[in-house]
Amino acid sequence: MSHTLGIRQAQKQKTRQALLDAALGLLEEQSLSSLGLREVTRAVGVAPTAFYRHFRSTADLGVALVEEALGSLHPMIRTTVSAEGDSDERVARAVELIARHVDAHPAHVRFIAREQHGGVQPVREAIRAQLDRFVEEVRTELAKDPQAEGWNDDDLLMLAGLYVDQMLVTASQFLETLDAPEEERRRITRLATRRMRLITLGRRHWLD
Amino acid sequence: MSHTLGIRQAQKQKTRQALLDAALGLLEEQSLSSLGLREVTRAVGVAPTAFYRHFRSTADLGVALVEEALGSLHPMIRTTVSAEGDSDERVARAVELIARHVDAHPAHVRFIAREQHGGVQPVREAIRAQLDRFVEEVRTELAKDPQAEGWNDDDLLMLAGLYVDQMLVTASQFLETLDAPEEERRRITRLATRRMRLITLGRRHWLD
DNA sequence: TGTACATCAGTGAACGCGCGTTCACTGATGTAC
DNA sequence: TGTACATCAGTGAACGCGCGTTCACTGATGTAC
Repeated sequence: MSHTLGIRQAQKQKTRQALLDAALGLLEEQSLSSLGLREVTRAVGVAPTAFYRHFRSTADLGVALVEEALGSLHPMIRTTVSAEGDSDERVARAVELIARHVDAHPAHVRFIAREQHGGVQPVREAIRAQLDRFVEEVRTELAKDPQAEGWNDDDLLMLAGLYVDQMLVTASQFLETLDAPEEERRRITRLATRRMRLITLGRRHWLD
Repeated sequence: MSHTLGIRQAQKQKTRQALLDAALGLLEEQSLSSLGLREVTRAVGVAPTAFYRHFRSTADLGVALVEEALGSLHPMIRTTVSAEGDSDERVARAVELIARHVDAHPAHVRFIAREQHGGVQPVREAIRAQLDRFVEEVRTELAKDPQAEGWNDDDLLMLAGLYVDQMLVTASQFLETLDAPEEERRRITRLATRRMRLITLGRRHWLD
């Protein structure tokens, strides 16, 4: 039998999640550094003071949003990089995966793109830490590939960083096509695919 | 004989520039969407209402900052891409140029990195427009290179975009080393150089 | 099962404060003659 | 050159408003016996 939270704890979690959801919605049209605690509680329908039962500040809430947006993404990144097939197929599949992720979680992606260089230090640091983990994981996957023979750790890290940054750029380009015609979406898909292929080409000839 | 502004116009320009400078300073630690008009005028030492003689809003001031930060960069970008020497030398010189630019104008670079995906639409659009111009100019320069033989316009645009995005990523990485030991700075230089070289390798084999 | 007490998520009033914007103004600069 | 008037960058008071934070509170939930 699974452990059930008490009624009190379950309700607390629900309110906390409502605050996170409301904040994410409000952040579509502003930055975290201008998000007000009262705005968030008003959107949820609780008293302003209830906010403090869950977060010390909006910056604190922001850090929680980083975890929500990126924490669950690690398995996906790993499988993306280590997928089977020839390199063209792998690239196409990776781009497709990014497109779907942006479709499914546009507000989370926007939040990360916006706050990666945003005005709130603890949030920038939380994002940086998560991205560093991604780079490390991608390096580990790349090292398993036969193509990695002869590569030193430093160069693998460089390539992993290039891939991760490229994924982020691609995600933010897809974000901008959410309200655009399907044609624009396809243009971005082609563009991102060719960028990735060019990088993969460079990778193949790195040791020449 | 050069045209001299009237005393009145000269003084107005001076105040306007003071507002821009003060805003840029305040934006080191927050986003434009939370920048207050009164903060800016307080920093300059003028009455809040004086702000309206120069800008309609802080968003309007932000657009002016985009022009200030990127408007004068076009010649530099062109010469960077079209420089002489073998490809390794060109890459090294480009990375060096970026490092120096970040040293000379850290606040401008931070502003662009921050507001590129920031919460203020007109500013995002102004940055996008400037970056699109950069991409177009880089494509034009790339097209002149003998290496571009056999490349179609679309692929050149793809490559130009990749270079421009990579320059931005590099600039923002250098930003983070401003208070770091010289060793960290050198690490970033090496990393950025190898990234650029890998892209250049991919470029060389694109038509294989 | 029932009772008595402890916990604590959410409330609501109150606070001082800085915000953006309006308005009529001042006085130095510019212009016409 | 001097005079009379127009322009307009910057002023300062005033406004209504929403902000973050404090505090003592309430009442449903949890716990010990």
